[in-house]
Amino acid sequence: MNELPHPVPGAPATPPTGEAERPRAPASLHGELLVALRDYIVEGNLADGARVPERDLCERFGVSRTPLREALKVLASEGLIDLLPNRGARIRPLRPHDIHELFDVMGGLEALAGRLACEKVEEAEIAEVERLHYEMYGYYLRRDLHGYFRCNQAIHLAIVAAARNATLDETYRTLSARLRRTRYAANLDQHRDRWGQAMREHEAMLDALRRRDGRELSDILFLHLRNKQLAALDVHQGASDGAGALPQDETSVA
Amino acid sequence: MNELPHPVPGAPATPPTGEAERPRAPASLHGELLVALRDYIVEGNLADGARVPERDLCERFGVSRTPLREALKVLASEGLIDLLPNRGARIRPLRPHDIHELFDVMGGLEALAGRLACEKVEEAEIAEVERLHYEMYGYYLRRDLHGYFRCNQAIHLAIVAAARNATLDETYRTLSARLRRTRYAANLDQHRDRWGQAMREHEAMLDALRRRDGRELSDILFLHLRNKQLAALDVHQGASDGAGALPQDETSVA
DNA sequence: TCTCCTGTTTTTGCATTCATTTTTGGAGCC
DNA sequence: GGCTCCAAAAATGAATGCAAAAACAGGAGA
Repeated sequence: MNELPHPVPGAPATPPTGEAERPRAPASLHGELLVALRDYIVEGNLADGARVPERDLCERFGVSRTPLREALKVLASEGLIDLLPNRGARIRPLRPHDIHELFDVMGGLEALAGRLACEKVEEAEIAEVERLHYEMYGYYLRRDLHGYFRCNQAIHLAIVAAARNATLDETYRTLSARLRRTRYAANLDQHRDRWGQAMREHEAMLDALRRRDGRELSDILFLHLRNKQLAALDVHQGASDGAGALPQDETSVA
Repeated sequence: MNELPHPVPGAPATPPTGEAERPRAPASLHGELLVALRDYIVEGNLADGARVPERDLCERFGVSRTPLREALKVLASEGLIDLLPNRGARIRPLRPHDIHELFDVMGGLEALAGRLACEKVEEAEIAEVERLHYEMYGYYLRRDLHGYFRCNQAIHLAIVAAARNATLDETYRTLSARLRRTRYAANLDQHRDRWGQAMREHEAMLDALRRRDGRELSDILFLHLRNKQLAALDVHQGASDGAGALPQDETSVA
């Protein structure tokens, strides 16, 4: 395959990129292809509703149609593309309504994660969230969106991880992928009030987590996601440029 | 294909079975096969950890390996089977721990559904839930497990439907399918206290829904699922026979 | 100029084929 | 009797081939 992170024969199987990859079987061609295609789509290389032509992708990734079609079926079941009978695959359009739905469900899942995390979280995990929180606060003070987004995403993933529920984790990540396709390169400076509110909500989260108050953390997370949603939709509907200053893998929202 | 509800050429595309089917594309061979295979597995025709031999299934369903393998990839992404590289597919074992995780996530999703439903539910939907509730109460009084389970499942699906969130609905159904593979033919008479408690929880649900108290309905649903879980695990661990009196599509729990 | 029809090209869906890997069966040996 | 090793058989992973459906292009007719 051409554009895939081809494992060099002598190199270690897991490249030291430090990125926590999906535990999916990476040993088969269709498995690697699935990951590559998902990234390709999630990173926004194909526009809403665009055709996903098999032939082109086969050439691009240097594989035959069989494994590619298998990967497409899986991506369809993950909700990233639509398969039209006899008419090929299309990038599933993300209308504001779809984004709204996704944020609600992810809010529900994060709320659950918060509740479970409070039951099971260990001191070390709380410490890690605290560390990330204060690091994020630093970025907030410096108006560093790049760092802020990265920490923000890490915090939310840490809370989901602390719930110690693999099913939850996988469901959450699958839905995240759908959402990550949009380019919310939100200039939060233009939403400074929202940014400050998000920081305060994160303060409250950390406090609830420290006290292991599951119900409160659950509520905060759900409402936090709802507020996120408003900001995101605002940006999404308003701008298609988004001042594209952020690298693609950091297109989270506040 | 042999065992599939073969669409006769002259017949309408959607058979009037009255059953609300998934909105997935049913027009292609792999699409029908996916539904058929999913049902076949969900209905418990294959044991935990059993091999899923391609060749046998090809003969059983009368298709070649290509569409079958496509369907298997999708079922793996849905969590029903595991795909071992070069070693074929296995029915994903449902250990008590997995069941525990699934119940927690479904509890979170139902809690979300309750919250959203209270924001959007219409009078007619409440009336329908009420009708189902009292019908279920009748079955409870008559100790009719069959009817009770059916109504119970209908109520929970109605609440999820009332949330009017297609993403939530699909996620919920996918996880439900994983769980439905277990045969909880629980004889709730042996858990009469649990059965009564479940009825009371349903009373509280209906009350919260009537008052459109999202937070309370959310809490009740989450805890209701937790309690269900205990009963289910109790049954699951204790008996592998399950007195198999119930038809397979009614293996819900109280 | 627009619409409709038709023949061609492209694309999709599925079956078949080929290369590898795994599994199986048994002979030989301890 | 049990274990190891090796070869045959079977199963899997991927590529190719073929029929059918859809998209496209061009021209006739209004």
